[in-house]
Amino acid sequence: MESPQTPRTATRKMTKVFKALADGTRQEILQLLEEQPYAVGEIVAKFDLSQPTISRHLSVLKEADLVVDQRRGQNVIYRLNDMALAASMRQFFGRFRSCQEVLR
Amino acid sequence: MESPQTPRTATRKMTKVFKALADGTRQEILQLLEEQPYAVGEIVAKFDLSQPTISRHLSVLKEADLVVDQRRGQNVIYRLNDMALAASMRQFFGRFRSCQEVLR
DNA sequence: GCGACTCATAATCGCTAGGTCATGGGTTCA
DNA sequence: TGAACCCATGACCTAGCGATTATGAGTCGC
Repeated sequence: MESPQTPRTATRKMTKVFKALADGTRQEILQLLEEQPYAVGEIVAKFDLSQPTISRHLSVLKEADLVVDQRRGQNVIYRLNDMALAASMRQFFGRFRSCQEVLR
Repeated sequence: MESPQTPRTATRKMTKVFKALADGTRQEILQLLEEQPYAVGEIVAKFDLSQPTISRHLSVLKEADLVVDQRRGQNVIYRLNDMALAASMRQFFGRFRSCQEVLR
């Protein structure tokens, strides 16, 4: 069940989502996960950044509910949270008349 | 005519847009401008922030191409740049399969 | 031109964000 | 149990952000 959202908490949540999206590396991670789920180590291998840094970025994305993690043996698999991404998108842009025509 | 965009410049632009959106005050300003255009002074009157602060926020939104300004006598009128907002939205979320069904 | 009004910009300050290295906790396997 | 592997977290540094006050640059009316 969805708990009711006040406009305030909705705004805070959107801010968290936008902050998560407001970084080039995190955008690239999301696009990577759009292909398929990946383990942290695999993601690290695709960037020129340290493992802790990537782990931090993943944490931010998770906090924003844009990805979901799942332990699989020694590995932790991250996958895109499609539904949450689409939902955030609807929620924010739905407030703008001019964007209504782009949403269905 | 649209100038061609490399993926890199597209990502940079999206980052600028998301950074602009990643602030509660700026989100509120956008929603305010969604009603109708407003002069800077009018916007300042609706927030509990100083005039320079609001001016800064407007500058950020303008840099992200989310608003447009126009001098009108002593005043400067800001209006929402609907088309650019919708375009950014399409451009980013269009990359995600799961969002395709939300875009038309 | 002068004063009043409106807004943008400069200088500054405290806090957050993104990066690093070092370390700790969970899991597997012998 | 202990060693090896994978990942998260802590401590730290630098850069950027959001806020302020003070000031400068356009514009209007006299």
